[in-house]
Amino acid sequence: MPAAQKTTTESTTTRMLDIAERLVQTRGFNGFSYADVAGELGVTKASLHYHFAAKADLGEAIVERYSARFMQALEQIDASARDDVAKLEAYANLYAEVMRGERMCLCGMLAAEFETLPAPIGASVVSFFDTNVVWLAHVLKDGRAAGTLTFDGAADDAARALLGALQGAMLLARPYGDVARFQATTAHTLGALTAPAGAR
Amino acid sequence: MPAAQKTTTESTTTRMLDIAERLVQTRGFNGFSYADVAGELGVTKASLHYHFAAKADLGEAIVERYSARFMQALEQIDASARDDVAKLEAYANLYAEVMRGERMCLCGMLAAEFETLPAPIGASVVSFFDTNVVWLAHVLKDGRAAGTLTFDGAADDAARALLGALQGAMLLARPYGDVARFQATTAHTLGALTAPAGAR
DNA sequence: GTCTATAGGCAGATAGAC
DNA sequence: GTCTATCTGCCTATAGAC
Repeated sequence: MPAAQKTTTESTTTRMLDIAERLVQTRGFNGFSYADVAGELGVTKASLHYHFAAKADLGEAIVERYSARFMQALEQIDASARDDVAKLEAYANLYAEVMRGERMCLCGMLAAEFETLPAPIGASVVSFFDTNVVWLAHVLKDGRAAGTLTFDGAADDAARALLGALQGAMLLARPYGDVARFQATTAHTLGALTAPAGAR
Repeated sequence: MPAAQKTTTESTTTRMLDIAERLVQTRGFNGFSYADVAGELGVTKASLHYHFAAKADLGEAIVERYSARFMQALEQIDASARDDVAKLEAYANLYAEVMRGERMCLCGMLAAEFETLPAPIGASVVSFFDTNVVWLAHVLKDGRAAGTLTFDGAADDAARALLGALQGAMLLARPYGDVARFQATTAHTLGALTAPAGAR
């Protein structure tokens, strides 16, 4: 009787995704196995295969969920941030939260492994980046128009540079196990985009 | 009689390193096998094990050689670049060359896999980044003093941000198979550091 | 230095009982 | 949905002949 399920209890599928997602973000898609996930959850590999027939299916589900959550977070920022500078800070904070969990951005990690990924996963990763660039470019464009942000050239290029800077900051902070390193780098990068106080 | 060897012919060890290095830069340390290298070279796996007893040894040798070459390139830049702006451009061009080979920076790739790496390899990766930050910070500091470069805050922070921006640009350009994307992002990033013509 | 042969383990995946 | 059992294949690594 599904209607009687406690909605506060995570489904097995969800718990599998949670564990596998963390493993991808820390060890990479090629760095974990069904045995890792099953062992941590306390079930057998066969049980995992019941929920996700192949590892590629599990990977797809992870990226889809991660992307959906991220897009929701972007909408949340659009709805609540008071100006474009605050939007960028909130955006950077999304990644800071990821780092606090001692993880890399899921799609940043998968980007490194791109050549070895099942095609559907690779396509989803590219789509994630595309969406982020569009969102960032919009914020940057508006901010420049409003006089709160400063940068040269096309907003698209600035958006790609900013996304790259944040992904790169995560990539480099992890070997040092150092969230502060990410924070300092991010503050520097955002500071370079923020118009001098006198100009606002 | 080793003295009679043709020095123009690459040694087997060197060819093994060349192939394995490319595989790590494209597929990651966890994304290639001894069979891949041996097959491409036309020898057996056992032969590979004669030269590099364990995969960790092969990995170490790859990083050591890569780092040594990179440090030589930095010395070359110091010796030949006419000013600090030219040094940064030459530095970025090192990575552009990597991208033209459809590769990721070796250490950037290994940074993603950090948690799964044998400890000595991880230590070498960290050392690579440390050295790069020191070099970049020096260039940035000198450039700011000379009035050819502009940035706020500590040169160390700016150096970490720049290294992260370049590594991130590589990470994001590869899924698009797009060197131009890397070039555009890099130009944007360096442009933000370059003092306006009027100030020089 | 390179080979054949093989060990021992783990990977992803499936069949079928419960 | 989860289990046991198993398959097949690839992985890293080694032994020993040439």
